[in-house]
Amino acid sequence: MIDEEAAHLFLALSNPDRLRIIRALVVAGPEGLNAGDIAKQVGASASRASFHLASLSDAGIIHRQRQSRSLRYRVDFARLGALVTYLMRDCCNDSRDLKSCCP
Amino acid sequence: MIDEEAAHLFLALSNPDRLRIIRALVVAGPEGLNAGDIAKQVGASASRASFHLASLSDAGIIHRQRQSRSLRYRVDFARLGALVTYLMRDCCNDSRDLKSCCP
DNA sequence: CTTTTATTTCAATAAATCTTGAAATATATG
DNA sequence: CATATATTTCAAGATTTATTGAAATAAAAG
Repeated sequence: MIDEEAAHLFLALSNPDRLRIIRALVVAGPEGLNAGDIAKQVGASASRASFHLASLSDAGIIHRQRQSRSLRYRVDFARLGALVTYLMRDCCNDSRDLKSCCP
Repeated sequence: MIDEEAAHLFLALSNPDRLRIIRALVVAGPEGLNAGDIAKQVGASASRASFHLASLSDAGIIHRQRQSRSLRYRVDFARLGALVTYLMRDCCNDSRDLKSCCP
């Protein structure tokens, strides 16, 4: 992953509501959650939640799938994992010092 | 770490030049680098580099120490490690799926 | 004390993001 | 088809961040 792409992902993670959305989607697991329930869980308006979901979706951190009238969102674990790997390996040079700091 | 703090750290990581600064500081190791050399390495103006360094410093990702006329910067591995831990454990609920994606 | 070197701070403008509610789109149901 | 539900898109103003160069600060040297 190149620095520009990683920066884009980190930008998507730079908002507390979006972090809470990710948490909710991780807890929800493979079933995912629809947009309305996500908005309720983070206490955002439908339009605000939609904005956050678009931001995470643009970064490839989540994906969506229409299910009848709802849109179901799921987290992309591989994408998040690739970011952690980038941070440890590419950005931080596989530093032993860093590895020892996150058990 | 609370979501707001993590979001602040992710914001500091959301710029390619700042990611390159971190990489340079990790490679430099405990000796660190002074502001001028960092600016040269990332190809930024002194003032722009200073802005980036302030952003990383505010987030606690790097620290500085005056050394004669120069300011020497060092990366805070524990702080970066805490962010990785937050992402894995608190944000992503220690998900096995995520762990298996970042070896 | 003046000059030089290293770095930050400031001011001003440009660019991006946040926030809100109203309108638009997509799907289902009677 | 008309209506209801779920969600997104759009517009407009407020707030924040980016970028640049000039001025200010700090420390060393002559």
